[in-house]
Amino acid sequence: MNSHVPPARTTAGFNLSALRGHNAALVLDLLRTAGEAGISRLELAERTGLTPQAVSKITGRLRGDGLVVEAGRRASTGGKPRTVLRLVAGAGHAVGLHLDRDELRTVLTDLTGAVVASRRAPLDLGAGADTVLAAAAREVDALLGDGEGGASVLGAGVAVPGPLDHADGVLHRVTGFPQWDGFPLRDALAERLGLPVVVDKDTNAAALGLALDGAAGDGERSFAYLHLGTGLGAGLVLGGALYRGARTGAGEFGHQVIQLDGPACDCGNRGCIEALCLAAVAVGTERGTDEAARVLGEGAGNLVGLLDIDAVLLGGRTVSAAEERFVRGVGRVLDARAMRGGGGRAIPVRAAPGGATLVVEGAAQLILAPLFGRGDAALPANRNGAKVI
Amino acid sequence: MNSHVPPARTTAGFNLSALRGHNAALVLDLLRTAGEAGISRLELAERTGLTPQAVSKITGRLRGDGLVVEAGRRASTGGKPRTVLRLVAGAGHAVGLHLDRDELRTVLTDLTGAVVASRRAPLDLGAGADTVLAAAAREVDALLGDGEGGASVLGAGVAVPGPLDHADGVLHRVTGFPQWDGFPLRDALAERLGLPVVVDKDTNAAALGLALDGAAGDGERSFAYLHLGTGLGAGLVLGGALYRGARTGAGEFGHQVIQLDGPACDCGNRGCIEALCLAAVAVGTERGTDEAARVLGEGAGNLVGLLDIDAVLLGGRTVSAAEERFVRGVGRVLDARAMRGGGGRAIPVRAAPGGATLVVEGAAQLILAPLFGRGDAALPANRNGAKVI
DNA sequence: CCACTTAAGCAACGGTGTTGCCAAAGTGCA
DNA sequence: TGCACTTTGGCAACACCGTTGCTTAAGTGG
Repeated sequence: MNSHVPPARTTAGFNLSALRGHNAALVLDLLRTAGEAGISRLELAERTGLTPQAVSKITGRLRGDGLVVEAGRRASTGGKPRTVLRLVAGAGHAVGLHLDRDELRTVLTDLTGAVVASRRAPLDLGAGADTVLAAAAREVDALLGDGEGGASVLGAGVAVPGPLDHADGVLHRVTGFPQWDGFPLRDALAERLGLPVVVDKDTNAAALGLALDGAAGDGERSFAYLHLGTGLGAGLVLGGALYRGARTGAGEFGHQVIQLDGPACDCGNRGCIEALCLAAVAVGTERGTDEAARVLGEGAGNLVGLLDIDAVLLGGRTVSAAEERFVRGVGRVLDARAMRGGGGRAIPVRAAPGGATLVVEGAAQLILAPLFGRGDAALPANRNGAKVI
Repeated sequence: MNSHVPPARTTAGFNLSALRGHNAALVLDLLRTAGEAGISRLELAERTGLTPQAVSKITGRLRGDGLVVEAGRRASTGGKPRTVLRLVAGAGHAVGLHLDRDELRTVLTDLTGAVVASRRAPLDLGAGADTVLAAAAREVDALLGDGEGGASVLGAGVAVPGPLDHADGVLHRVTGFPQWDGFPLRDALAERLGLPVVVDKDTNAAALGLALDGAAGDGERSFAYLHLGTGLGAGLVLGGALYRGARTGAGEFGHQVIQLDGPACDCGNRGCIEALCLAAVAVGTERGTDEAARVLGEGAGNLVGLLDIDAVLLGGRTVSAAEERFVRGVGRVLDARAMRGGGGRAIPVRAAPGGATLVVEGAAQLILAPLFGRGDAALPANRNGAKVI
């Protein structure tokens, strides 16, 4: 009967070119992770499950493209020593922008995500689209002007507070700035900058940055980044890639109800974690901070139980102001729950490194991550505007 | 320094055989979804993104294996009419077992998941491993005895209440039955039955069944199944595949804290959704049920916001007893939150179909799902014991 | 009856990872 | 110093994937 169903692609078929891209991304990701130390062909073969010969061919192509170079050799173990391969950091660059309420940060990073240049300027996010876009364009121009990058810039990743649609790059309702509702930020900025643009929530950018810079430990491929600043939000990384959900709205954490019929929150709910946390912080005492950490911990515990993740990372201005206290307070709740759960090891809780630049640097990773196969978790299609090298 | 790192496989490399398997699974999944109506080669090509010729080759191989047959043709649209292809349901079978506290259900299903034969017997889950395993073996023998399946049984999927490790098939602590703690159910049962065995939590089995039998709507590739019976649990389906988390422990929903410092729960926490829900149900009045639904709804709302899923399905004995009331009550909370969130459409809430057989049938899908590429969401490796046809 | 349209297979092809083999480049013992 | 051994990594041939170009099959419509 329904012969006119839309061509809803279930999952993408894989052809040879997709195959090559997948394996190349995998190899690049291992090279990226290895960093300065590099990694040998045979190790790449072990880690990917591909044959050494296949790895030789893949790395050969990557060397031909200038993305990889040979860099010394390991000590021999009784035979020919392994040749070490290293990612050429300068083979590509990415721009990261963080449009915050009162500030605009921009960075230029190389392929490894290392910052090559950075700028910082005051911003009034409420000043209207034209003003903000002009400021963004000015900052990016200045950034590329002194940097060497220029030609090899792959695109610009933009982090914005509040909900938006990552897939089409349209803002929903930046908290406190209703004038942005429905604004097609991605396309507008792409035209202005002449670069492919990817936009995402600030918490997602931060989480992606943490996922890629090794802040999450070695085996920790799934974690949550909880950001407590002027608001409370989360970014989820599942299986090494950012999880954005069906409509790219995942990570709503601050307005989880954790106190039925509790105090009213601005969002209209009662007993939201955000409201409770911020109220406790507002008390200003150490006991207030401890209470905030406890509330945050209970929320984190809920999340850990639901998703079975490997770690919890805390960040944001409010956390930074009392880092140890928050880490300890949240950890205490998780430990207690793990203990009662019986035997299960507690999930590690840590402060996210990076501080105020965490989000901008993560924004640049919005462009880089797809190159390394870290584009998206559990999503059918995976298209964004980034150029393919 | 750390040259002795374990061969921790990041993500699997793809070779040609994996490529073929992936595309074949994709095609099989579309054929399965199409059901009796079948699907044409060209439609398969559109949906997968593969070329028509590639689909012809793939379906040719599948026809050679006896998994697919031509079954009539569509009406012409001005040219040669499309040939309809259909999955051969009887080309393979799977056994499903549901080890419940007081009952053992078993089913034999065909490739489409349709039940071919089923049995039901009383069981005392506390009677010890030998007794339970013997009962399981007896029931499976009887099931295969009268059914035609026999030779083409691909494996047995087993659903068990309470936490376990899906990866190695070891039970953790079935609530109320400490004697099972640490029991290697998968291996023990595999030896006894002479079949590959996969074990999982009952809620996961149910969610998987719902994911595959089309109970979740057409575009609904991500949803949560909330089961309210003697306890409260959840099964998560993200992107069409079951999400099990890093240590396959995901879906802990009943012991999410939703009332800080609320009434004590058996688990040791305070204010767990499960405790609040069951207490409200225990009141026995309609207002009690409404309150339980409201609490469940707040929990569901938290989950929907965090994961941005497409739907919420409710099941379990307690829900069945007042289905409409629960659906309405949960829906009301989600609607209210979506309304306040501003514009976002509310997520549909429905009662899960299937009733008491939902879990057994889902257990069989533990064997079938990997054949259709629905094995696991966001997980590095994806090995289980199922034979490859 | 014939022109046209649409579906599906055949044959050749480009390109993937794999296999078998060999050269390169070390170690270690006589 | 020389030689056997180990280990790495490339070369060549290969099997097999999906793709492309073309042909054949099987309908509709004037």
